[in-house]
Amino acid sequence: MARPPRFDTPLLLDVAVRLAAESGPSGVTMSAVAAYAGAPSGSLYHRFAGRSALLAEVWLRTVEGFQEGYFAALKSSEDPRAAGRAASRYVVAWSRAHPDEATLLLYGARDFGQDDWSAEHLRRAEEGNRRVLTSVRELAEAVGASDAQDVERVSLALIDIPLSLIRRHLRGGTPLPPHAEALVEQCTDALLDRPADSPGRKPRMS
Amino acid sequence: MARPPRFDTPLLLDVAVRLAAESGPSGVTMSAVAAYAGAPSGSLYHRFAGRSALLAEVWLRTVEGFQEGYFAALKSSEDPRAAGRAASRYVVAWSRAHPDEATLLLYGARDFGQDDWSAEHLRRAEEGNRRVLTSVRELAEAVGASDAQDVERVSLALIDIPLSLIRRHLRGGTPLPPHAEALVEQCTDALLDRPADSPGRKPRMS
DNA sequence: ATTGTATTGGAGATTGGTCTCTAGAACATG
DNA sequence: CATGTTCTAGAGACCAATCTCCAATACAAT
Repeated sequence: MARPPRFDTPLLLDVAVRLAAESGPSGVTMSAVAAYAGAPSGSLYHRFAGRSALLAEVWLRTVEGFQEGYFAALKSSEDPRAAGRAASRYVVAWSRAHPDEATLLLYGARDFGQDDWSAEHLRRAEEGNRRVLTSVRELAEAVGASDAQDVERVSLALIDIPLSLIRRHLRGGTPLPPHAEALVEQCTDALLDRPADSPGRKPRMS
Repeated sequence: MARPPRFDTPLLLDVAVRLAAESGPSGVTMSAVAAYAGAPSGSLYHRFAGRSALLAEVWLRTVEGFQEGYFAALKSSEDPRAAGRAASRYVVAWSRAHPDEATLLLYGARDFGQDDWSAEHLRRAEEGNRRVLTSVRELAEAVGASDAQDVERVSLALIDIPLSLIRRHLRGGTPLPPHAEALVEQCTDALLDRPADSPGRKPRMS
């Protein structure tokens, strides 16, 4: 018993993603989204309490969409090394499939106005962070991490390195090369090696 | 034969750096800088042609300041592996010494309005990129890189990995831990290893 | 002292973005 | 067909930021 929507939430968020990828978070203004979607501003404020709400939702939808598959990859194998490689590969594959959203992910929540988010939005963000943290910790232990430095190294291997590669290409405008998956896998693998107890490096095994 | 400046360029750029670190590039507004410095807007527009000019200068000054020591570190040793480790360590040390500027560096030139920069500012940016690229390529060859994938791996090892670690801490609000240098050195070292026969690679000799 | 110049100081025009508000359109259901 | 509800549609108030402009000021050099 209601008028059918002409501009629903997912559509508006899609527009927001596109704008964010093109001009950064600051380019995601209510008027820009409205103009791009061909919607009146009233429709925007009907869906979102305000600009911060829209920014929060576009960020959270993207992050949560990414994480869904990421967790699956992290748990895709009994062997923690294989699981780590799968996770790295997933980051690249997902970014290839969703370049705009990947561009968005390279920013931080703070850039999307986190300071003005509602309690509920903050909770969702917090929840995601928590889940990632525990998953990474689990894998780090399985791979033999013993101290904070090891856990940090594993975090780099599983998250930051793949994202670095993505950033390098998305920022440079070059498309992700075909060998990207192989490269991150190789990097992740190198960093998951249990470091010998001395500052020197351990001999390679293959 | 002129009135002595009360708000000179470096001072205003310092303020801009601080604002950028606190609230991102979009927080660097002419009025915010003026207010923070206690300067009238006229003084700002006397120094900078406009907001894009200010953004360009604060970005370029920071990047060039960083690169100065970075190049020195890259050439600090005959042994390319040692030079690479030194470069990584430098990134961390510099970031520790200049947290605000490091925060700024984690954004991209585009976030600082690169699209509206003057030709001269674009040239300076280009020049910096070129120098970094050639230095990294040199080191990559010295370490045995044979194809584009190898060069990319070396770029990750020398630039992206250290910056990733910085990003992780600066975004999280945690201070850089004392073991940060050791960690990045270890990571860089692992990635500089010539991959003998990793899965799916054909060693094409140089 | 006078002159020339770089700078301060700030008023105000203009733009662009956020958000509010109200009128009415489109549909499901009774 | 009447009613209730969701949504569109857009006018316009409000505010913050950019930028222009000009008078006033502080100093150096002559």
